Amino acid sequence: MSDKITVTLPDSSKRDFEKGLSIYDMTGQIGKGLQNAALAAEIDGTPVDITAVPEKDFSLKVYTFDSPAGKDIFWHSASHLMAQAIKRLYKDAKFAIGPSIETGFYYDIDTDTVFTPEELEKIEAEMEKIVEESLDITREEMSREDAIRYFSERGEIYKVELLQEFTDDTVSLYRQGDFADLCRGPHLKNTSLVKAFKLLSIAGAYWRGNEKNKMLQRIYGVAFPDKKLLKKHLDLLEEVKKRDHRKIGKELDLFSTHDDAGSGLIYWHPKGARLRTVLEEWWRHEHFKNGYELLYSPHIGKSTLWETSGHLGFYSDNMYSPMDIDGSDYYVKPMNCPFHIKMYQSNMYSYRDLPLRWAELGTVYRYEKSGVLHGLLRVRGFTQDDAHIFCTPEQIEDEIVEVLRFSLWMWKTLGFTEIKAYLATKPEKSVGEQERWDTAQESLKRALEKENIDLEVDEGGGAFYGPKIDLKVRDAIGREWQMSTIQFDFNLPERFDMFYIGEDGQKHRPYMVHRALLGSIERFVGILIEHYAGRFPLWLSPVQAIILSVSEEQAPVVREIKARMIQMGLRPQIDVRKESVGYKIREAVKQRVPYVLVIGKNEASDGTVSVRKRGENDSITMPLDDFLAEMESKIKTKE
RNA sequence: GCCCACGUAGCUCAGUCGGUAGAGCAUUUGCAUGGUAAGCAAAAGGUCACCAGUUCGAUUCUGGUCGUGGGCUCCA
Repeated sequence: MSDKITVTLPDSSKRDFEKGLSIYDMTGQIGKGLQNAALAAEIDGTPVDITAVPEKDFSLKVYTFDSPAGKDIFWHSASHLMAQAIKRLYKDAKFAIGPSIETGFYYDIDTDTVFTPEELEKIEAEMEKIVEESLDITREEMSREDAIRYFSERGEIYKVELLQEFTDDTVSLYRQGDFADLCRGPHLKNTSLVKAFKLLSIAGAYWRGNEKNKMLQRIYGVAFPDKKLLKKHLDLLEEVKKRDHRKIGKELDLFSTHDDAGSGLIYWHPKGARLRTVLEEWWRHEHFKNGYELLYSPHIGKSTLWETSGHLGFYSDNMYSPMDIDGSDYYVKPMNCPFHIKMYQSNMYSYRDLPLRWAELGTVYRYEKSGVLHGLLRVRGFTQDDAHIFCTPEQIEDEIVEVLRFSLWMWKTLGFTEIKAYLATKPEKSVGEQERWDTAQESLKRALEKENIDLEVDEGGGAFYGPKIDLKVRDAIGREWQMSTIQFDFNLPERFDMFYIGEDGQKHRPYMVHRALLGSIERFVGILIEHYAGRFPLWLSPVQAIILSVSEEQAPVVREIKARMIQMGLRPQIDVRKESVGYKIREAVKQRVPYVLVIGKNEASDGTVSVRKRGENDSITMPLDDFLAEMESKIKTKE
């Protein structure tokens, strides 16, 4: 037997090490920098602790904080660190689950102590101590029965419940000083590595996410290997707060909500309505250009319609109670599709007429639990930029490609460039023939390939009535939002017995695709506000320029310029109040308008304007005509 | 719906260990005619979310209701 171990590194190079060394030791021989950054590792594809001692040749991958896997391990260890601190402070605390999440970690805890922000500070202080104690984190394996006994003795009922459902005979525990937790691992090697952390919020969470179970207290936190990274993260959270669309919406007077008149319902003020109008006009225009027709459908429909569509069966939880009209139940629409199908059925369509691309900015109402309502992002009444495509099997792939292309182009124009696609395929319970699912899924996949979009597949994650593609876009500060959705529907064409006449003179079932690009106008505007932090590009800005006078003498000239701009289709606003220029500038700048124009004695007499661009602190004077021409051209190119 | 926090002037917030309230900004008025991020002054503005209870007395304490925020489940 050799006393060497051969390790294959990610770049396929090989390296020999003495037997009996831990991976941590090995990384030290590869490079000090790597050793310092190494959090855990992967041996032949299996994640292990950095302290693991391999027995035989293997291929190695080292996890550092830069990788998602490294972050995951780091945050998971941080959650153990927090749990240990909590156990020290609150003896009755029982622990449920404490995983890492996209950014940070949480732990669900059952205790009589009500966690308050002050308690969080105490917990943080205790965590600080544990970090200073520099405790080794060690892995321990035991049989499932022993583990159940171990946690039963300690009153950890949640851990016991978890263990009872495990099927493995052996489970692992991680121990650090006086604390041990059930955990698959891997973990950091020592508590001292958690150099910077912050507990962020407290929330209620049901045991196993089920509202029938006990509500536990969840503490969220983040942690980083150095203080600078924590600072950066906290700054980002600050930035998120600053961009909050509810705050900016108020500051720019875009919209409001009125709890006394019903929550989850949006009131669009003139400026918000203007923004929305610009957006919708553009949307309509582009839809016509892309071969769509626009529809308008009613807001309510008889129960028979919703029975046929099946909504009263599978969607009734989200629908409002019916109203009685002449003895029949009418429901406010939660979706537009049944209406579009009725319109389809009022004509006899043949394969020659297809595809039909029918779009509507359709306002729908859905019941949402009060706790989930959130500004413009989560509401009870919203306008979908909905469309339904009815086509033949032969046309389906091209149609999907077209929709994708259209969608991507729209996102680009709106200033979002990073896009990812998520394909959800057939779930266990579903309607429609296997063959249709296969064709549909294949065309979705091929369409994505043609457009070269990053794809993640969620096997079995589709709705029961058909597969779908969701597009997620990344905003200016890196957050991902689900926006567009392209969804096949094998259910409604059946239920409504839709057909078209084929070349063979026979009836055939059309393919039906639902698609929303922006999703909902309300939600989209909310995201747009946060993406641009209220500094909308010129073509979208509800107010494109504020014109202000130096003294009252220039008021007539200012009004003239305003009138001229309005005639040109521009959106100016004026300020001729008897206030100081400084004051008026300040207010205008706070409105985040693209241009602030100042008209004083000089400008008024020689037909010029003093232009102050958004984001700049000085102004330039130029002929009014030149400025207006520049504005027009920028709007045209949507710069 | 559930857990926690919160609800005071149009906005942002202070305050009252129980004796019905205050600041800044905004508004109105007066003075200042001002050149690129706040000129000066005065006035006006509140059923302290709503409904009960305890109390001589509740904006403050207790309970409930409604709403908001952070989460849990689902989703656009």
